[in-house]
Amino acid sequence: MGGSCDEASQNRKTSWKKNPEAVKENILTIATEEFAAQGLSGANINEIAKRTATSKRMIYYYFGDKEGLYQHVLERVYSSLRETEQALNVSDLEPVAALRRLTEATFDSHVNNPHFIRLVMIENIHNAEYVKKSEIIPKLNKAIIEKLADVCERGKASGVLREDADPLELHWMTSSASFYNVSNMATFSTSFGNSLYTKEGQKRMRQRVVDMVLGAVVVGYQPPPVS
Amino acid sequence: MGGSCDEASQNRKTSWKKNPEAVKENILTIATEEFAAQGLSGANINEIAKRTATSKRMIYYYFGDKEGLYQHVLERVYSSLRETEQALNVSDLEPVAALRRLTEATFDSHVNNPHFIRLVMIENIHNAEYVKKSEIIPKLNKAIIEKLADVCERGKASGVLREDADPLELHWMTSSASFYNVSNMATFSTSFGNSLYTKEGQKRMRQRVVDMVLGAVVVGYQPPPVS
DNA sequence: TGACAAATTAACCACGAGGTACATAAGTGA
DNA sequence: TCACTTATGTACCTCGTGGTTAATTTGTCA
Repeated sequence: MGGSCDEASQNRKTSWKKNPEAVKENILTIATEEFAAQGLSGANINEIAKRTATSKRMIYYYFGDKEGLYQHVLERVYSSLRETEQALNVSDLEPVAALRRLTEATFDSHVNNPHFIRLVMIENIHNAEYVKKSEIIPKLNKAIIEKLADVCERGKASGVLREDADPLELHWMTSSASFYNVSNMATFSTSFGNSLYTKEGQKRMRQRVVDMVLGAVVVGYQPPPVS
Repeated sequence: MGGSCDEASQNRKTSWKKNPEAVKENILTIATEEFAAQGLSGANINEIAKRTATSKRMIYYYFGDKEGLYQHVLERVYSSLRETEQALNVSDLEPVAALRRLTEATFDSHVNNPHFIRLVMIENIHNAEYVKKSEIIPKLNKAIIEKLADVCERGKASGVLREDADPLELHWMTSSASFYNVSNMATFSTSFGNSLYTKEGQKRMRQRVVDMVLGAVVVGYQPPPVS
């Protein structure tokens, strides 16, 4: 089946199966695109099947039903983004630099993961029903908060951060701007033109977001002039 | 029919009255709820019809098809929110107070219009296809930018606002926080607990948003300590 | 090898949901 | 009152879509 690289063939021991992993991956990849593009009810299983290298039957074989497929897609995309975030290490940066770095990284990771954004939008339309069902998603979110908590602690200790700085609020502020930047691009640029969505516009907004976040928690922060 | 408070509503089967406007309003009200809750493909015309005081036939009679109904719903909810925003007059406030007021009003109007939020989310899933088709929506968005432009101009003239303050960027910053606050409540509180979504949490976040916005454009702004 | 299970295919099905045909009651004006 | 338009209800149709049945191939290991 349309495997990318068949490491499964040279695989050792209990690998007597044909190529289940590649098939599952293939299905999830296509399904991610379709669900992100069309939503849960909007996506079409026949269409997904047609685009995969396998058949509709296999979707049901591995994922049970449409909702099961969606659930897997959601967990997979969450995991992927959080892994990226987790790879970033800021513990050796001084607090303000660390915060700047985390904010920039969040902004960038949102820009680079439109599928994640769209699936989270869709989840919110569904009142987070499938996120709630998930066993793994809640665990993924701890890391980012812990990182921010560490920065806050160090920042308060050295006096560069305000005493009321709060990791959860910081995450909310960073996320809100970063998320909206991608999620509402379509309506925003339709309504107000795309000047904030050019390459230069995005660079400026990224800087603005950093300034907003730092301005909220850094003692006496003065944002540099933006071009 | 009898959308609001008609007394003869149980006898409509045998002797109904003509009431096109009320019927249309009734359909739009129900359809707004359904589309906001389920999305375009998720909403069910039969279900909408069942919930109205009229029949499915009338939906097609007045709105053509499902997409036509959705388009009307979208325009109606946009108009409603923008009218509310337009009612706010800040031209007699000094620039910083005006900006604070506008930010608070945006935050509040988003909280108070969850249907609008959800429909805009849905629109973004559809790449703003129906907003683009609309004749009226683009016109509605001018007002808010003009208000912010006026504040910026006055603020720069008196020296309280930074020279790089920009009305469009200000609107983006205010909207992003206000929108995300509502749009992502479900996933955020599922992942991180609902401490920011209690009555006190929301009051605090509202203040944070104001501080972020003011901090970005007010010369030497020092946010007050947040409890 | 042959039994047995896992993986996979192709044809098929039920039904829900979008949309329509048609009849008819409610108003309007002469 | 009667013709005519607008508004409304009932019953109906069609087809797309989620999901399944049953048979077939592929691979493991005794």
